[in-house]
This record gives sequence, structure tokens and C-alpha cells, in this order.
Amino acid sequence: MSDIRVRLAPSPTGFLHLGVARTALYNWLTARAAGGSFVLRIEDTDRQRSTDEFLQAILEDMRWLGLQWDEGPEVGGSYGPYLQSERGTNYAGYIERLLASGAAYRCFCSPEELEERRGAHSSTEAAAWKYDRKCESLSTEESIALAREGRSFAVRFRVPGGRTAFDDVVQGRVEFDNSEFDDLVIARSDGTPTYNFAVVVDDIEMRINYVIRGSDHITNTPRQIMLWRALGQEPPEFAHMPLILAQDGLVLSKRRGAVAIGEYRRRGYLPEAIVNYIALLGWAASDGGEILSPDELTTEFELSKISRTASTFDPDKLAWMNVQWVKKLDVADRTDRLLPILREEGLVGDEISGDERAWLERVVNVIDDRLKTLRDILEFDWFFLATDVDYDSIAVNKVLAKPGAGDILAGLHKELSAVSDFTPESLELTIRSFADGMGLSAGKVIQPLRVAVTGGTASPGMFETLSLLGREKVLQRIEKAGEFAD
RNA sequence: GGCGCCAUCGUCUAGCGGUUAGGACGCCGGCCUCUCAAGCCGGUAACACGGGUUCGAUUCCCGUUGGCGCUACCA
Repeated sequence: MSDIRVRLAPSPTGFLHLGVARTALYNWLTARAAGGSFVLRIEDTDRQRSTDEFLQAILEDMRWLGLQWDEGPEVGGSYGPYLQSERGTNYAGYIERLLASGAAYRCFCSPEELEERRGAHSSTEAAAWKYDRKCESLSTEESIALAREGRSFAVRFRVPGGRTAFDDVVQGRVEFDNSEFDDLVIARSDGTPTYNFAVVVDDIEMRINYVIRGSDHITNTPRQIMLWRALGQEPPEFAHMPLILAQDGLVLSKRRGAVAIGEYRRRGYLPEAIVNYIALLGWAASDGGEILSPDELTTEFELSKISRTASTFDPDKLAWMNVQWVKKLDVADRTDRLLPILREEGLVGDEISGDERAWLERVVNVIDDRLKTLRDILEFDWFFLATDVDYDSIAVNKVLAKPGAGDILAGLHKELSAVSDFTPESLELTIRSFADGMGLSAGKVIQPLRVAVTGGTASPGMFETLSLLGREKVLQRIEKAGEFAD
């Protein structure tokens, strides 16, 4: 086991979406490939926006994707708690240290005052306002005296001069002039730590040594590095992933519901497909291979080969990827995954017998590669109904309501009543010779039969379908369809 | 506005000074075929622009333009 420790630190203020999922995946792959640890830490300090529902949804989606965390909620670990809101007491000591060393100072400017000064500034200048360091020059004595008076204060980090640079695993060397940053608040007037500070303290305490996150954090990085150093710690390694853009060209965000992972689960996508797709967003295997299992990704994946270009999410390619993965599932596996959907729709019961299971597998086998998503199984619900089929009116008009259709169905009914065994082979023989006898191509006979039996113009192979349905249902449906004919 | 990052087919990408600029998705056409999928074959389509450097730039450098991100006592 190596000592690589990575983490995902989502805030439960929305559902897990593709962007966060990809960051999670890259962290997970990195930990797995290195034999390190993947820590899940929940940044729920924003009590207004964080909810337990979101937290549970995130955990569920992570599990569904197969991104198991080694430490975090529910599994615990040596450096918990893993909910930031439960780590509250840990920060005060660090703030005291920074105050004592002079790396931080009390700021008595109220938010209102700051707002006022900011407002005055923006009306005259185009550049953004930076904290004017009004309280930075307060002596320690003055500062303590004011605090004793009961004046409320925030704690600001005294940003040193010079430059801060780091070698990012994907971005290369990134350098900032420290004068770009104002003295950031690390503790609010109520004593709670702000994001950048809490992250650093938690990462230190959780022994995180490799930070893999979205490049929207890139300007936070120098601030955090300064904090790590002020706390006497060596900063971790950083890798900033390019962002994923929605098709409108803007970053994927929590507010775009269509890209929530849970949504794809409900639509019948496979987790393997999602994982495979997001892995390839900004990264390509050296041999150009595109269909990669989690295991293959683990060995192939290289953080340093990630492109720095933001990539646009393409639902079409995801859909294609899903088809590839559905095709890879064997019949038993496919059936297992289909079962919950069929149950939900009441098409099969909670308990199924061995015979039902066997029949279901035959259905799945006959449907073959026609499922683009698991949910597409519902297109085939006529397999599961006793007698009634919903007839598609367009199909009926196009096929059954044509001259001759009635004769074909009547003839077929007779032939199929008489056919000795209802196997695909003998059905094919019977139907083809029936068509010959009528002087028609097989297709001309099969299509009315298809509509009669399935209700639509598209279905799995007709002979297999008839065989599976059985003589009784087939004849019933032909009779019923006869009402539409001619 | 400032700072940072980025720039190859519509999209995801390969390329790492000399290539007919390759692959995948999508789209179009064909084959197969009982329909629909799947599959197979073929086609469409790109180096943002301008300067350099070089015998030679998609590739290196600079600039322009464009895109995205960040710029809170949010995370």
C-alpha cells in the first residue's frame, strides 16, 4: 500500500453530476492504481444550502458508479469525522496559531463597511476591489484590546509578498503574483472557518498529499499553498482537471438537471458506460481504445496525459457508449439488471419462479441488442401481457388496414393452428411456404403478422418471437388484429 | 476590468518540425435482412487569425481574436 492519499470533497448542495463524477473517478483511479487511499469528505459547512437528501443521493450515486471510498461517511477511517460540519472544533487552534505567529490578524471591518468601500470603488474603477488592509497595521495590543471590548472581528490571512508557483500535474507550472490576492478571511466573525482555510486544515489532518480537482479551483491553489506553508506544512501535489462544458458552452453545474448521474441511472444507463464515457472526456488511452472497463482504466489511465482543454459533454456519444456496454452484458447479467425496472412497472412480481426466470432470459435473448438503455425493455412490454396488445394506429393503418391483410391473417391463423411444434425452425418453414403459396414474398406476410402479434412494425425476429409467445397468445392476437383488417 | 487556463473535423480526441493530418461519436450512402436495432463497407468534415524562428510549421515563440474559469465573512 502506497501512501498516496487523495480525496473528493463535494458539498451536498446538489446532485452528483458528470463533472464531479469525473473528478471522483480520476481520484479513485489514481488511488487504485497507486494502491493508495481515496477519501470522501463532505463539505457541508454551508448549512443553508446543504441537505441530507443531497448527501444521501451523492453517496448512492458514488456507490452506483462503483467508486468505493476507503475512508469517509459510512465506512469511517482514522481521520474522521468526514463531515466537515462535525469537525467544527478543530479549526480554532489553527487560527490561534496563525494569529500568534503574525501570519493572520483580526479584521474589525464589518461586512457593511466592506460593502460600502467596495461599492465606492467599483463606481470609479474597472478593476475589482481588494481588501484595503485597513486592519492589517493594527498592533497586537490594539487588536487584542478591540477584541476585549467585544468588537466583532473576522480573521484574515496576511498574504505575503512575492509569487506563489506550483507544478501542476496536468496544467504544468502555474505561477501567481501574490499581489493578486487580498488578505482572505479565514475565520468569520462567528468563528467558523471559511472554505479555503477549512480545506487546508482538513487536508492536513487527513494527510492528503495529492489534490485532484476541477480547474475552477486553480486560483484557490496559491492561497491554499500559502496557508499550508504558514501552518508549517509541505503542500500536496496538485492536478487540476479541465472543466466539462454543457452543450451551451458553459460549465456543467448543479443547476443543469439533465446531467445528474441519478437521472442517467433512472433512464436505464449502465454505470460502466458513464464511467467509461467520463474517463474519455479529456483523456484518451495510448492505443486509442475506447471501450474500457474500470479495471482497464485503472491500468491505462494517466493523469499527466489529460488534456488541458475544457471538453463538451456529448449525450450522443454517451448513448453509443451505453449500447456498447449493454451488448457486453451476458443474458443473465442483463436480466438481473432489467428485473428492477420490470418490477417497478408491475410487469413481473417481486418473487419469480425458476420457470419465469428462464422464460425472461429467453425474452432477453430474443430482444438481443435492441436495448439502447435498460429502460428500453418497456418497449417490449407486449411480451409480458397475457392477451392484450396496444396496437399502434400508424402501424395498423399502414399494414393491417391494407387490402389482403385480412386474408393473410386468416391464412396464417389456420397454418399456425396446425403447425405441429412451435419452434422457430418449423414456424419459419411454415410461414415461408405459406407466403410462397400466396405468391408473396415472406416479408409481405410477416409484416402483418408482426403488427398483429406485437402491435407495432418493429420487433425482434418474428419466428423466435412467435415461438416464445406460444401458440395460444399468438392465435389470440391474430384474431384480435383481424378486427382491424380490411 | 484584472488574473489564470485553453484553441485540430459539429463533438471527444491522436499528433509531440517533414503525415494523403489518424481514430471515435454524429450525419449521409450502401450491404445484410421478415421489421427494427446491431453488424459490415464507404463518404462528409478540422489545424481560429497575423507575425516571427526554421530549408520546412498543426507542431516552437510573440501578438490578435475567441472561449472558459476565478475575482465573497459561498463552497
